[in-house]
Amino acid sequence: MDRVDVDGPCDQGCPIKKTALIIEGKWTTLVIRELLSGKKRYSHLHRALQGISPKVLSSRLRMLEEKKLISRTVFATVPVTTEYQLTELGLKLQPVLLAMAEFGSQWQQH
Amino acid sequence: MDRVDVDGPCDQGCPIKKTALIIEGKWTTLVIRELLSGKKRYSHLHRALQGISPKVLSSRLRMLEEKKLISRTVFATVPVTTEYQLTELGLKLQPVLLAMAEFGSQWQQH
DNA sequence: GGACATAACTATACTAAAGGAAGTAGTTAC
DNA sequence: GTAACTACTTCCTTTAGTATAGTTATGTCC
Repeated sequence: MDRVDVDGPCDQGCPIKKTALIIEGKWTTLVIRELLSGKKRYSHLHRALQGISPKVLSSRLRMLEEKKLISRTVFATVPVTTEYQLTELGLKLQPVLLAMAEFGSQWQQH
Repeated sequence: MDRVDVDGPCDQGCPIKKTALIIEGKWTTLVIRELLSGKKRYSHLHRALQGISPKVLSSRLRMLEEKKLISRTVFATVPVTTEYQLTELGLKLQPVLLAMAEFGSQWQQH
């Protein structure tokens, strides 16, 4: 049997929920934040996001790539390097991150 | 022993990270979305957010209350009812949710 | 006066996701 | 041949989230 309407009243396709499904995981917004300032390599991201495990980093990158928010380019350098970059679609997350930054800077820990 | 500086280069007090720490858990943004349209009771939230477990709902509400983003008022009705409402501080999350809604409505599932 | 209902939870058992340590593959420098 | 570098993967433990049953304090129904 199909699950027909699992969501609440205003939830069929609620746009906030759609976005939440992307960014709700740990580290996701910080990966995107790093990429807002331009293309970055795996090792740069790993160093910049101190504390992230390679497992979580690569799974986040794969998830964002699947959702067409970032692109992955491999270069045949020695050793090979990989560059990640926000797509046009991914760049549309910038206002979300900016709003988060605005809130965060107003918010003194209580 | 104290953990002294776990964060990366630009991370000591990165405002995006601060906001991410609040909203990164599952359901958190949807709880806030419900409260944006005014004060709500526990049972309303539970019905509106179909699929949320009472354990997660109450832990989210307690977390948001601790962080002074929502307030909790108990009424001596029969049976007692509880109302949750965004504080002035919590209302400042509105632009974040609006940006998320804007992105979500542009984003057709791939 | 015992059964049932309601609101707002808490408790318990289980599963999925995240974290930490270590290892892998290909290549080049020493 | 050994070490180093990049970009990962694998294995195992810990934490987060799900599903559902139970609790407390009333009050109504019969």
